[in-house]
Amino acid sequence: MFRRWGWGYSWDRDFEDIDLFSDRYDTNAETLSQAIRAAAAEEPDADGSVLFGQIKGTVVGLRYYTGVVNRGEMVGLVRQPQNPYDRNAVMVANVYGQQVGHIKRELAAAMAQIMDNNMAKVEGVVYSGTNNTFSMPVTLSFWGQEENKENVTKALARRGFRLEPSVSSASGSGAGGFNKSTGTGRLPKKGVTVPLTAEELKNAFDNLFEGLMESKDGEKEAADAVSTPLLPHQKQALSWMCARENKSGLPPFWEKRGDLYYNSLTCFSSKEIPERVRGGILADDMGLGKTLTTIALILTNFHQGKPLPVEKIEKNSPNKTPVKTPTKAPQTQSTVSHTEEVVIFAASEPHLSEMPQVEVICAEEPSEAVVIEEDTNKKTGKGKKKAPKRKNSKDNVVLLDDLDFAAALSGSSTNTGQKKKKSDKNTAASQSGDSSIPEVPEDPSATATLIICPLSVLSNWLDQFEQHVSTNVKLNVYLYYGSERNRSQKFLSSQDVVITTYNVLSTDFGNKSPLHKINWLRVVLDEGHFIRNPNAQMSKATLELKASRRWILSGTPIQNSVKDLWTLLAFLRLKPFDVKEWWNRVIQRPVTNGDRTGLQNLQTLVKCITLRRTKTSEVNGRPLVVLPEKAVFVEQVELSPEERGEYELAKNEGKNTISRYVAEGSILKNYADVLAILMRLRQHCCHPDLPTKTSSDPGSDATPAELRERLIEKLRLVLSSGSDEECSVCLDSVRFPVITHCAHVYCRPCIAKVISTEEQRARCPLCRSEIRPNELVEVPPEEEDTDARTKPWRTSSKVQALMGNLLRLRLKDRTAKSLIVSQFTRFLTVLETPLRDEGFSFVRLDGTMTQKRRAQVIQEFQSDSSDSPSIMLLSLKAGGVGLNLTAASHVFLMDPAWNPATEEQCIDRCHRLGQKKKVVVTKFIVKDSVEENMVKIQKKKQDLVEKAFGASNSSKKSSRIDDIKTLMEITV
DNA sequence: ACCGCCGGGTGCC
DNA sequence: ACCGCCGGGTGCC
Repeated sequence: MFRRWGWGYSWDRDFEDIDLFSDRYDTNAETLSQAIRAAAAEEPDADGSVLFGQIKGTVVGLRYYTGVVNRGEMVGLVRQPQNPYDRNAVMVANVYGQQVGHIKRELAAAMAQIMDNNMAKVEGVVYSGTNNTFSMPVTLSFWGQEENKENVTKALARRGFRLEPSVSSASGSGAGGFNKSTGTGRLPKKGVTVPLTAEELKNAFDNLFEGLMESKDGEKEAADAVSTPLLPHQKQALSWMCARENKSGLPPFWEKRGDLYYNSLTCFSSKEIPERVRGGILADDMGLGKTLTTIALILTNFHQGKPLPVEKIEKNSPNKTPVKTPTKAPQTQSTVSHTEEVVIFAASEPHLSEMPQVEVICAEEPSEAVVIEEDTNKKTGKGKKKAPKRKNSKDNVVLLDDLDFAAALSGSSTNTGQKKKKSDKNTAASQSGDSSIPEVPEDPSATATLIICPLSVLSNWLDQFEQHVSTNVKLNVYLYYGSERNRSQKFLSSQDVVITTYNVLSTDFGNKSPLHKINWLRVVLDEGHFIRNPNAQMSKATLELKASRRWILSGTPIQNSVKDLWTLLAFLRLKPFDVKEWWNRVIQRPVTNGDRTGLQNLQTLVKCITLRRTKTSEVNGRPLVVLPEKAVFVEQVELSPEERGEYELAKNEGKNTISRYVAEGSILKNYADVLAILMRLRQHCCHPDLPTKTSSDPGSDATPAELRERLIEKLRLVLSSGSDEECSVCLDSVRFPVITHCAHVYCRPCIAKVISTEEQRARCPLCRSEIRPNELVEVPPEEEDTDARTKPWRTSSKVQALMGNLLRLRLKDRTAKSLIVSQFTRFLTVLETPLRDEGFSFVRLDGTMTQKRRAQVIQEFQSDSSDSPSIMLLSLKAGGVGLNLTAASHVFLMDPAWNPATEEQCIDRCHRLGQKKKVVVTKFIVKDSVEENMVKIQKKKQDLVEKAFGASNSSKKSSRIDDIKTLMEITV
């Protein structure tokens, strides 16, 4: 052993002798960051893990690394299987990812075994200081699933280490022996605070985004380039956003202490100013004008903190020739067709001239435009030279000898790193006199803003740019969408604004994405909750974008749990929480365990980076926006005797089946069946012809082909039931749905992941029956059956109820427009007949329509011309948030949704900024039916405590079973 | 590291 | 002298 050790030593010396030290360093730095990144990518969710115990260990080799640790600071432990000296090596890094040292090899060997087999997650905290410069004590906590506890304990015992029950509180606050440390000791004292109840937690969490609006910086006028006057609350938002982009300051939980910046949560300190978040979350309610405010931000804080100047218009720039090239990107069609201000042009670069490009509002003035460009270039050039080289981690050496709260420090007088450290100390001395907070400069060459949004609001962005940007302004807006999109990095980075969708972004991602190569001035995520699942490709793609300013726009920042917040903070690069481990340790685990300080910290974090106003918020005692009144009526519908008969027949049949499942405890195994039964009942309530005739149970001797057919049918039923089916893996709406042979529906990527991780015996996450990859069934792309049209049309009680309302409304107010909303597109089809018969002009918007067609329809409906349709048939989930249907003042909700929020969202599409009339909502509910029971569940859902806090999967399951029982009036 | 360990120098008291 | 002891060199993994 010593021999080996000796060999290692001399090898090292040889290496230094031939002066490859720096090379080796860089190589190490590279593998280090890789290792950290790899570890971060695999960071498991903290859910359900318990503390096995703790061990006191030693961090050695401090003098070789630059990372420093304060007393009480958390450290990360990263396996280094590639370490040439010990394949069991465990590296210790501080919160900023700087290496601090290694775990002593004997203990590392034990940890390696545990970590490599995923038996436990090991976390380190340096509670007490050290009295030497070579090693320091560290407290290691082992966390994992209960079932692994014994194995971990044994594995450690085998190598002579004993897991102790928590020792942190004792040694954490009590360790005063270290004479160099005056560290705050502001450690969370476990067991002192009373945990929050689920109820308190939910309330606190609900309020997380509330009450954030008071006194934010006052108002700021938009640049002249913004042609639409801003409302007071929008000016306020603009002021706040500009300040977040321009004003220097420390991020939350950072404070200046002497020459150092200190993070009071992680106890990390650094000589370098922590990079603050330039940006944040604009979480205003929908309809308050987030899009307009963002456009105002782009124009007002254009480059170098200055607005985009308004120029005079002249025709025919010699530089840029307007070319009427029909674009192939469908979304732009409507935009182009109804405004003269949009010029499609070819940019000066010759190779680009064939590419379709859209320039929104680009009336131009040649000479001035050139001047601007030159100016920009000049600045860019200058900035490049001047821009200080970004310091890499090895320059982050901090000599803490003279700082009284250092618990550990790097450097002795005898190694090759000495020179570097000396020079760094000089730098420190020269900066120390500066009391103001310096700023990490932005990359001046980054000038373009990238906007990422869901496809459904793409056209809205284009419209809004067109609408709100002054015609005297030259602003290059490029729509990066469609197969013909221009992927030239040079071209894209020379735009002022590039708009694309999450889908395009994630498609490009990993495929030489030009968007990921560009240094953006600003990246804006619209509908930021699209990235709340950190495992989604889409989310990963956004996290990899390079930008100096980052914004998230969202009307619904969090839906279910703290978890959802992580991706948002990671996108914003809110250090150090962009690394999952620190998020889990400092925020997520404490909060889910009901720790008050954890929740307070989370609240503080969110508060610092978020602006949120609701429609009911007030500015200086005045309501933010004055929306017209909204009245909601529930109209009970009585079924005709004939309908009632058919309904009761179906109900009793279904009730029997489901009762059997309940008795057998196999509801979840037959979930698709259950949903199908419920859906058929709901359809019955709307119209007797809606329920499709289903094939009878094929029995146990069904051929595989029959079984497959039936599965497809079930899948189609489940998906078309509008039941907001969520994938039990990602707990999100199902995307790329597949159905297992046990009839459970998942996203294909989600279930594929389950299968690949469980290797040989993959089991269905819901019912644990075995699943094989080749048995997953997809819905073949096939349009809806045309059954309904072949039968002679007949009416239904609900249809009658609706028509009565519509006719009365027409008599009262011929100009009134209505939305007719159903979850069943086939019901919308049914409704077309009586509407046509009564001479109503209507349009239809549902999920099957192309984006182009949608935009047309919306525009047609919103138009105030005399031949504009008075009715829109709207499928509940079509479009999505952001859809603007303010032309309508009446909403008819034909059938209740599972999720009341979905209904609210739908209503908000017309009850939003721009609505001039009182909004009247009518909900049709069939008396004595599954619909009434659904309303009961809606009410229950609204105050369901656990729902808000990411209840465990099992309790979600049981509440689902309860829901079904309620729906079917089964009492067991 | 005010340690442990290595290996060379050395060797009664 | 195939030991003990001394003191210098040295030090993560």
